[in-house]
Amino acid sequence: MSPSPERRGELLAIAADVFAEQGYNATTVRKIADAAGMLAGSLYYHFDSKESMLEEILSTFLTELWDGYDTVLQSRLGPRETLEALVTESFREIDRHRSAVAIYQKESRHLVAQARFQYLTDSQQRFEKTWLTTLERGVAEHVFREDLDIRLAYRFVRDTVWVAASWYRPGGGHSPEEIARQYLSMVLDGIAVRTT
Amino acid sequence: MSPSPERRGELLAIAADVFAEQGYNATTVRKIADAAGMLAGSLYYHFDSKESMLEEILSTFLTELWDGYDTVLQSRLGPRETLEALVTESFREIDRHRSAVAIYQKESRHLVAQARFQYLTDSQQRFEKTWLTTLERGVAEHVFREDLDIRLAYRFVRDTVWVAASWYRPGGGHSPEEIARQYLSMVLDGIAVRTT
Amino acid sequence: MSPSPERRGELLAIAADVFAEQGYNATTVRKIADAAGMLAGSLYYHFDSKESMLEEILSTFLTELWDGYDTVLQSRLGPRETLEALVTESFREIDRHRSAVAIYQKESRHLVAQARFQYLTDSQQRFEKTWLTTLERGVAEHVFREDLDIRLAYRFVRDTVWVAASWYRPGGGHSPEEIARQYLSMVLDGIAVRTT
Amino acid sequence: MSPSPERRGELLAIAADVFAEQGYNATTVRKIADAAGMLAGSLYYHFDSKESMLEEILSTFLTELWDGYDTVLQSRLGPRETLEALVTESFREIDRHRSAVAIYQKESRHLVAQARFQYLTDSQQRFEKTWLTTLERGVAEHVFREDLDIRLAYRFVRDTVWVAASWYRPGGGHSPEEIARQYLSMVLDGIAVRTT
DNA sequence: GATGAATGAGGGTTCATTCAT
DNA sequence: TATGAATGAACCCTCATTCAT
Repeated sequence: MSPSPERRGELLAIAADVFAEQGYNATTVRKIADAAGMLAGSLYYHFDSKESMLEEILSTFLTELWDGYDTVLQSRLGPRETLEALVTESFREIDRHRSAVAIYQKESRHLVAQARFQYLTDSQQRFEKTWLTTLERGVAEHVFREDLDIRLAYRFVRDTVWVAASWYRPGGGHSPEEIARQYLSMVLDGIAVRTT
Repeated sequence: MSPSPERRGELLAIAADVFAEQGYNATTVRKIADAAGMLAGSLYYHFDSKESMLEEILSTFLTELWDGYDTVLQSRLGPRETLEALVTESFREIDRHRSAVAIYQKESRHLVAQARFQYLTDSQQRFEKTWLTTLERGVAEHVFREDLDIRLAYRFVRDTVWVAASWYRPGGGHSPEEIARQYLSMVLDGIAVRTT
Repeated sequence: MSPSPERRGELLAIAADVFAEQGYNATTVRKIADAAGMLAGSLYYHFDSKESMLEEILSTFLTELWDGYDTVLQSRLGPRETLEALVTESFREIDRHRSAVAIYQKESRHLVAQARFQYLTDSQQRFEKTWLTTLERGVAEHVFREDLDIRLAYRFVRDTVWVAASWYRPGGGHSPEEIARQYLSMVLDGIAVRTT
Repeated sequence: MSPSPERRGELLAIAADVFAEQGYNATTVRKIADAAGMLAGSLYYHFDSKESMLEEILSTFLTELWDGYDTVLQSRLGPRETLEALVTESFREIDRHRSAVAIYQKESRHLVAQARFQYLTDSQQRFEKTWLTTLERGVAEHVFREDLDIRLAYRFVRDTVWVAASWYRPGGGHSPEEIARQYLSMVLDGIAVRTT
């Protein structure tokens, strides 16, 4: 369609920031166009619709996320190391796609009802299976506590990581790896002092 | 104003559910009215505006939340017991005001810009101070690890608890106290097996 | 219908004041009810509709106006004295029915299109004929200048008098008769000093 | 803002006619759009709101009115000639801005309460001062009768002139100058035959 | 590639009116 | 007589989208 993929990319980055800042519904096409220095109608030369912008933002993010995850998973690490690597990779993705992550957090629940966002459900299911498997392996191999409710632990780790997108600001003192290390320390060993 | 607070309460509960389910912006007044079995215009007999419904939902929730928190804080427990009590109280509030909590999570960021939602900022600041103080006391009294970034730990605990509102369903197997116990176990002692 | 004509009268006086103050369209039934110390719906015990209040206000005023005019006309005065008496009577009506006059001025143009306000057209035509006749008699009898455009003079006198309702306040220093005298002096003899 | 002032002007002229014909409150945006051959929403490409249309209509009119008045006042004529020139200029404005004048007459009283229409009050005060000064000068210079109530005379002249907008139709036999001459004749010398 | 102008569906809100109590 | 609650039509306005230029 559009002969300039670079321009698309620029415009999508702008749109993602506005979506993340104001919410998808509250974002008007005009606001995106303003931020891009053009008129609302002009965006339709590049994109079919507002929704297709959202779609492209999320699918691009998820593709890259899974690239990173797959690299980790193919390394066939032990469960604890896998968990550490996945969390670290997640914070790197938050660093690179902060707006997309924030949008995903806020909007995905509403979007899964629509057929064109089927891939969100797919991704989410694969995500859940990946984490549950890792946790179960960890329990089986006696590196994670066996008295935990696995599903609760899954949600605990998942939410803990991704909600960070709502306050994380790139270039704000902490590198993604630094934050990952701190989070892992809390998730793995807790915040209480060992009493033994 | 309106001399029937019960009807207001009913309608607000309905509105809160729809807001939580679909998002504030995506919720039309007609949808609320449909859910209440009346016409859109009829809502305006009870409320000034869609926004004032939102406001009443959130302020009612925050009032009750702080009632609970204040009871805890006035007990002058040690830092670890305070943290346990606050987390448990939080899950109880999620149980009681699930929709309001979900709305708060999703919308508060956008709302604080408006003067009428100033109290959200006030509450959030008091909330932050309460938690930071508790964590700092814990570190000073050697019940919490002293190698932690306190602000990160604060966000960790905060998010960990409140995001639960996005998946928690009342009457779904786990009581609030049960969930609190599991969460506290993970937050305080981690998910890893003790290696000593 | 309503068993208490006095209450009707009170309510109509209140309604007339609000109509005059804010304009008929801008006046909500609720504003009238507020001013009367009751709820909007309660007015419908006394009146069929908002429009019927308007109708009763205007028809009551016109009835009294024509009572006054007819008394003057039946006296069979000379044209100048007739004009003086009609103008004086008009200012008395403004004094007594200020709100009704103000409403009439502002709304009658829109209302004449409706069948139920046919009597406004009738009254207006009779009004015009009365004044034109008086002016023509005056010209014929050489008490009014014969170089005037009679229709322009009619509008001149008519507007001059009735617009006063927009600023006249009863009990404000000038009695109706006093104002009438001043106006008549200007209308009859002009504001310029006689140069002869 | 909008780069096509001509289209704005056309639309404002249409809106002014509908406002004048039906009253501001009774005029729906849809009626204006119908008269302009477009849909209601399309008007908002050109204007912020219905009220901003009204504002632009009135401010444009008042600007032109004061241009004309200032030209007269800068000529430093005698009081009688000033009055004649102001009245003549007024009828010319009625001829050019009939709808705006009619709107002004009907709506200005309600509008002055709003901050954005502050300039109406300003204009009205300057208007009053201009006329009062002219009348006072005339009395001082013995060209206007000294037994008149100046404020009454002011209202008399003011209303007499401007109410003409409610019946004046451009191209209807009388030119503005012709009407001005007749009105001035009546205002200055009265309608009665000189008895001396 | 972008603009200017318009569309049309729908959203929040108002308000005259009704009616059981 | 009046209230409380609701109706339903209409209103102002927003916004994603289209399209000729």
